[in-house]
Amino acid sequence: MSPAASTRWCPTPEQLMILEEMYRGGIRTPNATQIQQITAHLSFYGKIEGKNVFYWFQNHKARERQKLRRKLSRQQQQQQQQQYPHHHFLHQIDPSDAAAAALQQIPLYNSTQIVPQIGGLKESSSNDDIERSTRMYGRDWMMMMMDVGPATPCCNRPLKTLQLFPITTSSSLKDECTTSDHLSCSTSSD
Amino acid sequence: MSPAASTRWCPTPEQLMILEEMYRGGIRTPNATQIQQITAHLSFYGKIEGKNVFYWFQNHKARERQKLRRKLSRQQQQQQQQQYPHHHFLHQIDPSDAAAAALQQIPLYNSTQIVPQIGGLKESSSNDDIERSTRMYGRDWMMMMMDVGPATPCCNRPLKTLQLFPITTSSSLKDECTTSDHLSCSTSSD
DNA sequence: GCAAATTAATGATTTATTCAAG
DNA sequence: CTTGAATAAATCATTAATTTGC
Repeated sequence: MSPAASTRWCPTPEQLMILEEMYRGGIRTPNATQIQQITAHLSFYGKIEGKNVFYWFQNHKARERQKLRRKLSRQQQQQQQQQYPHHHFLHQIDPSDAAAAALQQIPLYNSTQIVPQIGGLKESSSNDDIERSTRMYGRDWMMMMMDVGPATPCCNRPLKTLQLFPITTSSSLKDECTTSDHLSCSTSSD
Repeated sequence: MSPAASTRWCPTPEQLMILEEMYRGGIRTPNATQIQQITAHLSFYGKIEGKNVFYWFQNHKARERQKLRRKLSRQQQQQQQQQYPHHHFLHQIDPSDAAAAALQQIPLYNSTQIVPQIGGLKESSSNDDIERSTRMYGRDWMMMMMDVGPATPCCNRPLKTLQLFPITTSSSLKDECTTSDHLSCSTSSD
């Protein structure tokens, strides 16, 4: 056979759609558990590995930001060029602007249900300090060990009815706000 | 009690020693298989995970390079200052210089036996083109899937006599010196 | 001598850059 | 040219050294 095949993953439209929806839903850097679940889910639509999901989110995030930055940079350049010719309208909030703001840091993270199709969105009210630095703060996380071995001979495992990840660990809340225990070290002076 | 334990891995002296020996032996970016083996081996000396090994090599490599770069940069500054006062000795090959050259890209990679204790070192002669980009060029590689679960309840598994990884895959040679083939691409135009 | 406070090392994560397949 | 894959650089955060006041 010589399945030299494609060295790189080629996402199917469904996979891509779902991934984008997830991204739009606020997921930026899924943790290992999430990646596993997402991979399991997407593997239903075609061959896929955890690292593909991982890379996809990384690249997508980076390139969206890059794209926006370029756009904004261009806008600023234009502003420089015009230098307030006669300030027609101060700033009429372009969609790009909104998009930029939105992409700055997405406060959503409603990991309750990663897949959008289900739809629930509890409005995610009362997000106090949210984020902070988007860090994962020690916990489980990324790491190696993909195929190395026989490497998933067949991927399209129907997985039965697809239980759509119940998020094993705790219920859901408290995703990266891991500051639950010995958080007393807030005396960082500075 | 309450083994909230340390969030981060704390390498034991033995682990560190072995890792450093491996690094000195030429290993810079071990692939998944190697990481697995190294982890298995080191887990004999204390709790450790694959990601720790991965991170260690990344950090160590980066910081060694950084250290050297700073040193060289300083040397160059001195050269600028002196500007060949009267070229005493053109260049007497300081150890730093040698180290720098060596660290540029290590041609060794005698993965025949990662662990030094065994000692073999075939002099690794004939390192022709070496490096070029140090990339892994599609292949197996890093990825997630760590514990997520109970996370290695006990780590110090004696592993019997410790067979010291036989490097399952191919025999040994040809690690990442993948440039052994189409090395003729010197026509990079630019 | 010791514990709190600073600083230095270094483990862990994220971001930017680069390479190459399609 | 787009984008998946991979690495390097930058950054954060925590632990170990160390200094300092008592």
